[in-house]
Amino acid sequence: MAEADLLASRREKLQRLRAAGVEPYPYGFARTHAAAELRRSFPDLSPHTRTGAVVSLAGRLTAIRRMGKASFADLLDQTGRVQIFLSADGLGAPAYANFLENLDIGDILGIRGEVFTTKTGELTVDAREVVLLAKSLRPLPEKWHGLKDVETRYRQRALDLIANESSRRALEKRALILRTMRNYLDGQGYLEVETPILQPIPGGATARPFVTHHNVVDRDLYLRIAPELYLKRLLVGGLEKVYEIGRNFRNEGISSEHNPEFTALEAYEAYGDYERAMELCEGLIEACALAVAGGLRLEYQGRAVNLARPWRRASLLELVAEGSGCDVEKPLAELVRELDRRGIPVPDHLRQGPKGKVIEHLLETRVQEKLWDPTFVLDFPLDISPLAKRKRGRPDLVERFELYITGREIANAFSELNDPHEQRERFLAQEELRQAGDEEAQRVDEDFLRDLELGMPPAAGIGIGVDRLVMVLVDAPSIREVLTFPLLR
RNA sequence: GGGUCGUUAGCUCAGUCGGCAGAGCACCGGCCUUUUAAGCCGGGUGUCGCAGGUUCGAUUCCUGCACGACCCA
Repeated sequence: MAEADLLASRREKLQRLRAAGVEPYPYGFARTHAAAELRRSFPDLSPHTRTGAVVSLAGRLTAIRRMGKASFADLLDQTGRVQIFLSADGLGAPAYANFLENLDIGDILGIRGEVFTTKTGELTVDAREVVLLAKSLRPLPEKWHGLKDVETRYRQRALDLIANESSRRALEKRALILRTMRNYLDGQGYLEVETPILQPIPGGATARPFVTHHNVVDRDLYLRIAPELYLKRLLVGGLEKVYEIGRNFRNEGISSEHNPEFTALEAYEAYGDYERAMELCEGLIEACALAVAGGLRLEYQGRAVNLARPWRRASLLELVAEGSGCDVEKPLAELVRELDRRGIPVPDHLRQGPKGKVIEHLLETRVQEKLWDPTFVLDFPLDISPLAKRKRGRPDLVERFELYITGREIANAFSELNDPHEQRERFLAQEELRQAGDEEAQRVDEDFLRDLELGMPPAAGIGIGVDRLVMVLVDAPSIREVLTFPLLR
């Protein structure tokens, strides 16, 4: 039947129900059990057991198996599926006829009836009453293969969630991971805070922002690319352990690992350095893995991942030297010549430096994909790290790490720069890059500098890409699987 | 930005070396009180992604475009 006829058929049933005095969209339904609760309440019954217990359930009708004067049906709620038995005997002939004639797969129903088990031992509710709670006017995807088309799945997320249990489970696991993060940090004495999403100067990361406009004050504002600078100002204010879990916005491409709005955890701890950030990172991710996967040996897309500590620590420069076969300590011009000689492509916009961008490019193209088990990549070039403190004994580097798992960047952290004079110099160096055409370069933020001048304690700071971490922990191939409503063009 | 593959019924997918468009599920009608991808009988519901081109004839071949997946930059 064509789609228009399928819709028309359901609308006709709706009309018939209304004509018979049935309200197809009532206000509520008192249920005694969710599906999972029912299973817990009636464990281990033998086949052919009549319990005499009357329960009420509500959910979506997902299957009907008709056998004349009786039918079995499946009712799905958030916790699972329960089989329902409907018969002329149990409901009365008119109510049973109404069920067959006017209700459809997809309708949301309330059921009251007796708990029993069938001859195969399946827990089932023998319906004495069926209440329509919401008529469904659209056909559902196929019961066996479900909804597979990824575009439809992402564009019609509600339909996907009805049809695919794995989609529901992914969101539940995501919630568990977020809850575990909060519990872990709260347990360590961190204070959860919320900082501005609308910012006059987008700071704290190297990225292009979304711009918006405040009409009353007639001024452009930016959706934050990171909460970092505000969180550090709270450190200045005397909050010693703070974190924020929230949405960041970057005006960049969409891919299996990038969504323009994404969820980040940022945490700052006074009196720590990046060694402390590594400990925190290990402990936090370990707790999440244990909560959601029950262990530290996972599988990601068919390949084993071992999250057992201690995690590998490797110098960025050594990794890049190994990955490129080049001496990356030599000056930019010589390094570029050597890369050319070896046939390693260097994008034109990076050839004039800063050198750190070339190193970063080599990390992304020649090293990153090999970092499968958790690896802390240590000590980044200063010229691409304007908010991090210099490395002790290596003034051209900073105390910064990125954490890689399954070949993707999961976290970024540093010993936070708290010298206001040096911070201003770093901002000015970024400003020069901006003048030279680098739209991602960071901007001078005078409000932040003023607060730094009040004195910020030395601190460890870390940012974790929550969506990507969830991908790894729930074995999702695309960031879209772990977002409720991924952006599609 | 480039490459490869894909887009056919509500869903999952076949198929046409260019000649009336197919299946299963869903749906509609009938039978059926222990089914669970229930079963049995009957019914095919379509702008073959969009726009051009070639051709007597295009869903099929060609070109462009849109959208998607994967890979590369």
